[in-house]
Amino acid sequence: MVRLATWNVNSLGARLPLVIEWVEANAPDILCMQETKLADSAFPSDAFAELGYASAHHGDGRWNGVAIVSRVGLEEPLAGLGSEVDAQGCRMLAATCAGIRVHSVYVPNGRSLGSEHYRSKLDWLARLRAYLAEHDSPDDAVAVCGDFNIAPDDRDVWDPAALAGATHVSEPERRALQEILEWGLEDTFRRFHPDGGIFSWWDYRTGSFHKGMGMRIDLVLLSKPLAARAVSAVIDRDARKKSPKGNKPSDHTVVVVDLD
DNA sequence: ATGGTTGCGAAGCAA
Repeated sequence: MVRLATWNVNSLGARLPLVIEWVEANAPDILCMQETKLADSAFPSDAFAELGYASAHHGDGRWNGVAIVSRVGLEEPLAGLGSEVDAQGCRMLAATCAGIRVHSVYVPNGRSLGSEHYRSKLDWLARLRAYLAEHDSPDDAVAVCGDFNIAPDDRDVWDPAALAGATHVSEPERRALQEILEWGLEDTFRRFHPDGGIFSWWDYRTGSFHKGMGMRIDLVLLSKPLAARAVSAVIDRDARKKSPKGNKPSDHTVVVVDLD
């Protein structure tokens, strides 16, 4: 059994106590994190080592930053997408854990349709698709985990009508995600939960969490051989609440997939 | 909800 999880922690500096609390309670074998907002030199590798996890991190400080921690091995870490599309910085990190090629990705937000940032988001997604074709085989055990900043379809948002014309739901970015899936990956949570209304992110503002105004934008994409090993996929909604120890939550919560 | 909250860092930007 391998437990694989992904979490946009919205600053690991601010979130480390909650992350440690969650790791101790849920015992993931592999945890991908996004938005660490740390430089590599500031990554708390000692704190994870004390819990039995090796770690790899790709960050340059204030923005973005991605990490993988693993207690089932962590080999051949490779940071970045290997192209000028990395200009937005520190959004992809790969490593091999328990024979799985794991990718921790933080897709650019896009901000608004028509903006330069939106075009960069589409470019970045195309580059990720090319990276997979260059570095990986869909016949191997491949996991692409992270904050995609895309709700795959209308089941994944609280109110499709209210979001019409907005980023995260627009047709070009959904198509870009579909092209990544068509390389040979499955949105494994969706197979276990065909129903809508299950989200991984809620805006901090306006009480969105309690009003159910969220989106499912954090995904675990698995290659077919790996997807065949999945026995469950859950979103840990409780981790979006203040913790039993009083630690404050990220605006995202954790997605967990268990593999045989 | 053209509002609202959080994080970083010390004002304003990003999400």
